[in-house]
Amino acid sequence: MKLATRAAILEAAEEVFAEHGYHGARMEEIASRAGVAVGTLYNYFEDRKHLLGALLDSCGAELDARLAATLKGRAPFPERLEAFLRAAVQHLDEHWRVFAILVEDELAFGRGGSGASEHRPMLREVYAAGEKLCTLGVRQGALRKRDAELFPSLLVGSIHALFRHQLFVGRGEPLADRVPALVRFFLQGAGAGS
Amino acid sequence: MKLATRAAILEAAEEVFAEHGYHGARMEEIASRAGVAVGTLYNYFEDRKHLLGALLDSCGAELDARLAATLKGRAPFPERLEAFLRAAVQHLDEHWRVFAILVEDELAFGRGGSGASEHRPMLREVYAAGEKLCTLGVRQGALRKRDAELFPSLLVGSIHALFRHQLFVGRGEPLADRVPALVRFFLQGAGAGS
Amino acid sequence: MKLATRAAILEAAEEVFAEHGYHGARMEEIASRAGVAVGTLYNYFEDRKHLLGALLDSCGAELDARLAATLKGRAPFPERLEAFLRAAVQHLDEHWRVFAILVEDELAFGRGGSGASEHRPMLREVYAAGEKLCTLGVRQGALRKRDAELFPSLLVGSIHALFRHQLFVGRGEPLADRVPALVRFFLQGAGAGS
Amino acid sequence: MKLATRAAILEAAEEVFAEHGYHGARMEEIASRAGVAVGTLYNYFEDRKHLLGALLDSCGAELDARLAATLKGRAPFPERLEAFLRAAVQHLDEHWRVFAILVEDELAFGRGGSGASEHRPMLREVYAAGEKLCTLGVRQGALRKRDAELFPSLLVGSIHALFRHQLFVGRGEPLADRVPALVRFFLQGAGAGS
DNA sequence: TATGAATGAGTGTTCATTCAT
DNA sequence: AATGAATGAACACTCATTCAT
Repeated sequence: MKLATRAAILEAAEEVFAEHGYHGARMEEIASRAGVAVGTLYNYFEDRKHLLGALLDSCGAELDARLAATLKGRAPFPERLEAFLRAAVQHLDEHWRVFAILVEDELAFGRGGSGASEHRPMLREVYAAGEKLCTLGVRQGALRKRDAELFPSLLVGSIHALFRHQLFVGRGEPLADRVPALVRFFLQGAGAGS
Repeated sequence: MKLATRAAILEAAEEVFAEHGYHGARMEEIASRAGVAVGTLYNYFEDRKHLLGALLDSCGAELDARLAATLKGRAPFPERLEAFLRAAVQHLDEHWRVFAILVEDELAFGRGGSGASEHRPMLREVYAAGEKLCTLGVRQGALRKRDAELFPSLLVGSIHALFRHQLFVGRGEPLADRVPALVRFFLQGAGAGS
Repeated sequence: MKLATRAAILEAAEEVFAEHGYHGARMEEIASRAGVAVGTLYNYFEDRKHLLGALLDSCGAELDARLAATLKGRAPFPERLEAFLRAAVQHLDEHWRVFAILVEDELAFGRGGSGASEHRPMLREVYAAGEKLCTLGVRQGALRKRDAELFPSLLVGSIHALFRHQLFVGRGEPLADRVPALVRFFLQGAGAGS
Repeated sequence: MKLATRAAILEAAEEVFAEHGYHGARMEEIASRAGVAVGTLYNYFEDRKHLLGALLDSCGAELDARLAATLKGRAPFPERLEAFLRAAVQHLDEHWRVFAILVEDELAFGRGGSGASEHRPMLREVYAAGEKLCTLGVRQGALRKRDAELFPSLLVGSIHALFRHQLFVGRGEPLADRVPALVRFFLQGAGAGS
């Protein structure tokens, strides 16, 4: 098992899944883009699903690590929150097309049963990390207690919103520049009264 | 063309698309679920894509109407916001599985070109309605000006968040009951300082 | 059974078969062009095949009559030949699109078995009439005896050739104007020595 | 791509198209007759149309070559004509079922647009070669000038006639034996006066 | 008799997966 | 390990025909 081949395949897969979506990606294109024969794909990955799984895992592991890093240290909450959002946004910006697959996946999960994936749900890990952050925020008194169980979801939702914004409204500005706005929104809302 | 048949097909389609997702839904299953033969599907809808389009349109038109209704009148902003969110959440709750298809669609749109759909983007209309609401809020002084261009996306993101919450955390509670929390979050954020 | 309806259907069928060929013609289009419902087609004709059969029969009967007329009388052979060819060419010119179906049919017949038609073969009747004409010609000493069994086929082949010529080379000139050339060719060949 | 497989498919396709005609030939039958799976067909040919196209091309190229060969050299015209007809008749005799497809095709072409094929028109090439031959004949004084523009079509028509003769009258005799009669007819016509 | 909605068997094409080389 | 030709189940869509109204 040459690791270089494995890596080449994963890279090609990311490109192709990104370009055509989960259902539109064909094994042959992944193979040719990786410079190997179709059969070789199956020497490295059990099947299509596992290939995607591995792709997601490798992508998720990196994100995990980044997010976990922001949870350490003793910085005041707003800074931690900003670090967290920045890490998430940057990573998703780099890999947002894979992230799109995850949303498809999430939907399949939501549907339950049939085509549901057994992938490690990357977004869930964002959620889990967000949960830790929020718990911390509440404990430190930086976040209110009321509605607190919704905060992790709302945090992830805010990140999503940023992507959707870029998608439909405009792509000009680097996403990372929007992070402070996200922090403001998450902490103070959109109301004028603050 | 009996309207009853058309309706039965749309209903079956909603079920099947919901259950298996856009790509997993098979025409034959839609037909059998609607109690008609495959051919009949094609008497009412040009093809698979148009069937889905009609489904989305009918679903979207209703949502549009509901949301538009909340934009009228002279109620103070928080009440309007609550009405808006309640309308959106209720509708999406009833049709959330169709709504899931729309997200798949949105992703394809994001990928651009290739498999991108030409469906009327229901979520965009939610966004458009949300934009009007936010503009109004800013003009009335209920929402701040800073970051205002992100508010519509964040509003939609909050709605999404609620669904994701239900999806991953728990389905017990009626979604509508969460609306006040959404209003609080959108206006005041999660920060403790309010 | 209103004859008017039957006639309207046959007329529509001729148009549609002509336009799309035997395989491309759809019952529904025939019906709509005839101004009736599909079901009505089946009140007048057992099925698709019989509809075509009837169309061919009606077309063939007319041709038969025209050709038979040229076989009567006592005119010298070249004049009879010209009359025969003129009748054939004129009729085929008017109905050449139906005639095209007949060739498809003839081919199916040639293939034998499977999709072979049981239509009255219009061209065969041209052949039969041509055979009579040639027999007469030989008996009168206007045609030679050698190769005589091929003459009817060659006569029909010459008519075909005229259509093919128009098809591939040019449609400008009225086909009937070419008949004298056909007579010359049939009697004297293309050789210079005449 | 093993050439043997490609050849087997083409051979099977010739059989099946021949047996059932263009419209009646089913991919599955071609596959099974070639001893391969359906999918394999599509590894070698883009689709049904291209498979037929390739079949026609391979058949046409051979005919082209044969006919072109008869146009070379310095033999007197009647011998060249006989060689030409012999080549055409022999080739068509071997492949006459494919040739039948071409006639269907020619008809679709005649109808114009809709289902018209874009195949290389084999018969047109016979026509083109015939045109050269006739031009030569006229220049050499072997064919008359009058009606000369019709001669290529009439030449092809005579070949057709031979096949139709065999089809309807009888198949006993080898077609090649009829070639001299064809030469006589083409040069001198059927008239007794020669 | 006329209608036209419903039928459903039939077919071209795709593509993940296998396995002999 | 790598290859890539072969596989064949799966599925969207067509259209001649039927039959209840």
